[in-house]
Amino acid sequence: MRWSEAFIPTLRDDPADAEAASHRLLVRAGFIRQLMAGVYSMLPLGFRVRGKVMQIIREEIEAIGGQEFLLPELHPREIWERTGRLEGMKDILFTLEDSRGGDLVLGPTHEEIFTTIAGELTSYRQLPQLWYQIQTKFRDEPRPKAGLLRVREFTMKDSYSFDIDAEGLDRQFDAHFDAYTRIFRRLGLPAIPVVASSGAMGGSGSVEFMVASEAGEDDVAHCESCGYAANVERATARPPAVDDGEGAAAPERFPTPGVRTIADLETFPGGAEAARQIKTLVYIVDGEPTVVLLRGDDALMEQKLQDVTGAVEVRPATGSEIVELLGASPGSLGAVGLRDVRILADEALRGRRNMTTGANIDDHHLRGVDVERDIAVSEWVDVRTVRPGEPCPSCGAPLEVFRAIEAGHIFRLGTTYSEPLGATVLDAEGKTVPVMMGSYGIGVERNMAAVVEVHHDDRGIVWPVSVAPYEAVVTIVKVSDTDSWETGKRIYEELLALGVDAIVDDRVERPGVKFNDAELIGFPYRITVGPRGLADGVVEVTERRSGTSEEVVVAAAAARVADQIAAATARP
RNA sequence: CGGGCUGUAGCGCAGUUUGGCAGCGCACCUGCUUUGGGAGCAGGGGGUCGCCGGUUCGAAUCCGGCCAGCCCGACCA
Repeated sequence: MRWSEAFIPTLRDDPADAEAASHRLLVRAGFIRQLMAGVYSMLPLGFRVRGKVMQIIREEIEAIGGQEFLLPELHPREIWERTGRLEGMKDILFTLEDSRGGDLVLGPTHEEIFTTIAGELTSYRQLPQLWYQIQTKFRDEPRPKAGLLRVREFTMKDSYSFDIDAEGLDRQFDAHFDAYTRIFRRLGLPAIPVVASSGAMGGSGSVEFMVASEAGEDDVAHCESCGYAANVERATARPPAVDDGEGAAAPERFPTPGVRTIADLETFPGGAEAARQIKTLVYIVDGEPTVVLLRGDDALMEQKLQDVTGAVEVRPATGSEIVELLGASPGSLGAVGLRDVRILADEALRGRRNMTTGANIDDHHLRGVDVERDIAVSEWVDVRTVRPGEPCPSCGAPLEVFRAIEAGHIFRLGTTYSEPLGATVLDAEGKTVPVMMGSYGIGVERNMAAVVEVHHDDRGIVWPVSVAPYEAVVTIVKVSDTDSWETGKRIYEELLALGVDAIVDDRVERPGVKFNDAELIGFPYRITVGPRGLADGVVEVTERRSGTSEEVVVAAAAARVADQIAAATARP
């Protein structure tokens, strides 16, 4: 490509509304432009990177036996009703009506459609199957953010496996785990696999691939000592044992006028430190009022609550719902003596005595509460949010918690979709059984952005060779110098002949502009051709990552860069 | 959905307090000079001041409503 003929609109100033590095740099370097909240146009440079990311993903999924499909983005609403996800995903579904009044949705994911096709599978002899596509998804995210990191229209590689039994599913799951590991390595992303919540996808176990970054939206609890890693939506910790002493013979009520919060009660005379209080929350779990008890200094993880209850919808109860259920207002709530209501207590409260909690009478609390003796706990659950420094559940070393980007997510679905949609086969005994499914997703543009988050410096993007929009740029410092012009064009042609994806900067611009643009965009290699070097028969080869340059004789320059690129993209 | 902030040229911004010719820098066009790290001089083009309504002789500026975007939270494969 000749730069002088290309549309590469770099900006001299940072865009004002871009906070995340990837957002700022991808806009400024001319890769993307925003159309509206969470919707971006790919400009030519962005399109090239996206294509390379997709190609890497495609190669690795083909390598584990994937067959490529392309499914529609318009879906009949009815199929979403059948799996219950019209309700379960209603907040992010784009819905529309066709001219005949038919109800449609824009596909946010494709379990329903792939499973419908899988209905044509009739025999276990046809299994396993591994199907995938790379295609647009639409999700009406309530808050798109950070450029390409969270958008409403994006490209996803989604694959779906179909097996006769759990062992087959495990094999496909493991194959994807390995393929994803290779994909992220080739993208230059240090992704770590973590235990995750399956959320609205359903199924029995899922793994997210996380890239540590402040621009991310998830928190990961990680143990350096044993390698335990889990999304905080799932992470657990081994809380240290607490000695509560003898314990009172019975709870004692005392007046606490004006006390509304855990913190209030900590400082109230005769109160208690947060770790010796019971926090009483009221949630509506699929319509059923549920009391949730936590230690006073713990925070509820709503996703855990949703997971342990298997609920579709979990929300905090409103003030009036609470008063109707418990007869007291938030600030004085407690579960002592409560009956006929589901009470979930966090494991951190098990065996605790001498605790303080609301008396369920406004402006009164109880002290001397023995949780197991005084409260009719329906279920003991783990719903607390893990905090940094708490002991790792498997080895006891302190956990670290860091922010991360979810780069990929793989799910063991089981029969969550095959049963309601009737994707069954006959097994070896001639019995009709639903197929065992897995689904596996990678967001293409999000991974582009993650690469930029990880690979940039104060001058701009530093693309790994594998996904760079062009692998090398030939910068002709002075286009009016005939020798520079012809040498530069010749080296460019030589690069193309050697299979290097190259662009030649033949613009009538000053050298500083060209150097700055090349570094902002982040081409891995630059060959600088100018009168100064040509006087000695050399050009300069500069590596973007290290910033180091070497002088190379003109005739050897293209081969030199081609060799370095080959070395950088070599795969074990 | 709640809170905060912002909408003025392609990008970055001033002007709004106190109503009175719509400005600055970069980018862009023409010419000359310049050419190894975002050049200089001269000339020039580009605007529904987010939208609608109101007040006023007169509105980017004041008032009302709406829309959009960003950040935090809620929510979210």
